Amino acid sequence: MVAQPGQGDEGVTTPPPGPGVVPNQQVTDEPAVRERARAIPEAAVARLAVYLRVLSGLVEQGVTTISSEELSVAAGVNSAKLRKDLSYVGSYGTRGVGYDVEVLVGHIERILGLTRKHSVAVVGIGNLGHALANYGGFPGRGFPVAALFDVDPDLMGVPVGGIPVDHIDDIPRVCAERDVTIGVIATPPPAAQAVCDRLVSAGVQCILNFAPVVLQVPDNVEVRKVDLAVEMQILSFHVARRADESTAEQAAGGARTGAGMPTADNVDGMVIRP
Amino acid sequence: MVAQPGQGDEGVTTPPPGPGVVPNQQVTDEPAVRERARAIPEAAVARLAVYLRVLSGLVEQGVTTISSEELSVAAGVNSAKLRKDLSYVGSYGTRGVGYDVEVLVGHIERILGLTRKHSVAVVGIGNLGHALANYGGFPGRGFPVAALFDVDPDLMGVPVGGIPVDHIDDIPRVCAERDVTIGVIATPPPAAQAVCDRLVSAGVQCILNFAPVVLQVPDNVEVRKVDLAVEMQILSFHVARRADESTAEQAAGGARTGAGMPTADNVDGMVIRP
DNA sequence: GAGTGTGAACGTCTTCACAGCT
DNA sequence: AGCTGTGAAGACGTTCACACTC
Repeated sequence: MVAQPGQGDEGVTTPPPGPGVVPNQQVTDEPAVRERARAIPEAAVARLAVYLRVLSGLVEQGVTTISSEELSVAAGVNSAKLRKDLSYVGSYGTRGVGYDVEVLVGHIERILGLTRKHSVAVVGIGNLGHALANYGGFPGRGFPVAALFDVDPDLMGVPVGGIPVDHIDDIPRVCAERDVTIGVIATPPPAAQAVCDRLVSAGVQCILNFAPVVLQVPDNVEVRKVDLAVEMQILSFHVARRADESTAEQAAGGARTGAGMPTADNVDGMVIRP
Repeated sequence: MVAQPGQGDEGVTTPPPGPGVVPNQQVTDEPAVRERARAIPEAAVARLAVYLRVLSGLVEQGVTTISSEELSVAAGVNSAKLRKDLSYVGSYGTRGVGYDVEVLVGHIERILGLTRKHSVAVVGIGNLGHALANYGGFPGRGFPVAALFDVDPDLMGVPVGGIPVDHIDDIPRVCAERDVTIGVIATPPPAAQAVCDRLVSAGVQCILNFAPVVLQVPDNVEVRKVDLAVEMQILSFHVARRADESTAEQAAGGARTGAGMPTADNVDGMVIRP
C-alpha cells in the first residue's frame, strides 16, 4: 500500500475555526469569487497548486484541452476528487469535452491569489537559506525573493542570489520598504520565535517555518511549517508498520498475498509491480 | 483566523483505502503494539513526531512529568487531541498526575520505528542537497546521511558533509551496501522520476521528494513530498482570502469585530496580541 | 457518446464530555 | 481534587453515481 496516487494534504496549520478573524486590507470588488474562496477546503487548495503546476507544463507543451481523467492521472489524484476540487473554483469545463487548459490556469491562479505579486523575505542565510535564496524567484512564478536577513556580521551586505543580506534588526524597515508579504524562517531553532515576532511586527502575515519549533503567532498570521525531521519520522513509521505487516504475514503462513502486497523480496532485488 | 494552534496535518500520500490495498494481516507475536500501529491516523503520526521533539526538549530541561494540558500547549494543539493521539500509542499516563516524560519518549519512539536506524541517501547535490547533507545526521536522532549522489563529474568523490558523492548509476550498489532505507530526491524536476526509479529498484521503500513532480511508484513505496512552490501558493491563497474577508467586512459596515481582532494597524506598526 | 458538475453516502479526524483511576 | 482515557457526537473530506450538457 501507500503510493503514487493521492498526492495528499500538506502541512496545514488549521486554526480553530473559532472567533478571531481577519482585519484590514482594502477594497476589492468581485464578490462571487470571493465568497467561493472562503469555502475551499485547505486540502483542496494544496491540490489546486499541484494542478496548476501540471497545467502550466501542459500549456508549454501546447496542449489546449484536457479531461478530468487525464489531468487527474497527471496530478496523482482520482478524477472525482479532481472534479470536485475544480468545482470549488467554478464551473469552467465543457461537458463531453473537458477543460480549456489556459482558462483553467487563469482561474486557479486567481483563486490562489497569484495575480498579486508576493515578495518573500528569507531569514537565516545558512545552508538552507542559501538554497532558498538561490531558488531563482521561486519555481511557480510570482514569488520574488526581495530580502535576506541574518545576524552574522560577515554576511551583512553580501549578495546571495543577487540580494544583499541585511541584519535581522532591520526586518521591520526593510520588509515595509519592499512590501514583503511572506516570511521564510530558516534560522536555528532558538532564534526562530524572535525572528517570527519581528516579521509579525513588520506586518508579515504569512510565514513558512523551516525551524523545528512551534511558533506562537497572533490569530491573523498564517504559519505553515516544513519539518524535515518530522517527515523522516513519518516515513520511519511506515517502514515499521510495513515490517510488522510482513512479519504478520509470514507468521500467518503467507496466505492471501492479494493484489500488490510486497514481501521480503524487494529488499534485495528489483521491486516489480510497476 | 489562522494561527499558532493546530500544528496540522502534513503532506501525506494517503493511498485510496480502496481495493488494490493490503489483504492479509493476521497473527503475530507481540500483537498489542502491532495491531495498534496499523490503526493510527496519518495525521496523528505527524503530531506524535512533534510531541516527541517537545518531550525531548523537556528531558534535557530535566522535566520528569507533564500533563496533557501543558504538553498540548507546547506542541500547539488542544489537549483533547493530544490525549487521543497518545492513546493510540497506549495508556502510559497516570490519572491525576500526567505523563512520565521519559517513558512517553520511549513509547513514541517505538511506535515511530525510531529504535531502528534509518540510513538516508540524498540524490542531487545542488544547493538544497548541500543543505540536507550538512544538516548533521538530521535533527531528531537516528537518520544518518549515508550516501550522496549526483551526475556532475566534478562532484564525484568530493566529500560533502563528510560523505563522498557517488554517481547516480551506483545507486543500487551503494544503497544496498549501506542499507539505505530512506531516499531524498533533491534533483531538478526532469531528473526526479528516473532517480526515483533507481532508488526503488535499489530497494528503497521510503522517499522524500523535494522536486516539484508527481512521482510514479509501486504500491509498496511510500512517498512524501515537500514542495516549496505549493507551500507558497497556499500562503498566497490565505493572503487573498483574508483580503477578501476584510473587504467583505468593510462592505458590511465593519460590524462584528469579535474577540481579539486586530485591525488595520498591524500593517504599519507593531502587531500586539501576544 | 463523452465527460462535467454535484447531491448524497461514506469514511476519517476532531472535539466534547464524562466515567474512572490515583 | 485532578487528570487521563475513551465512547459518542459532530465536522470535515473523499468517493460514488448519475443527472445533465455538449
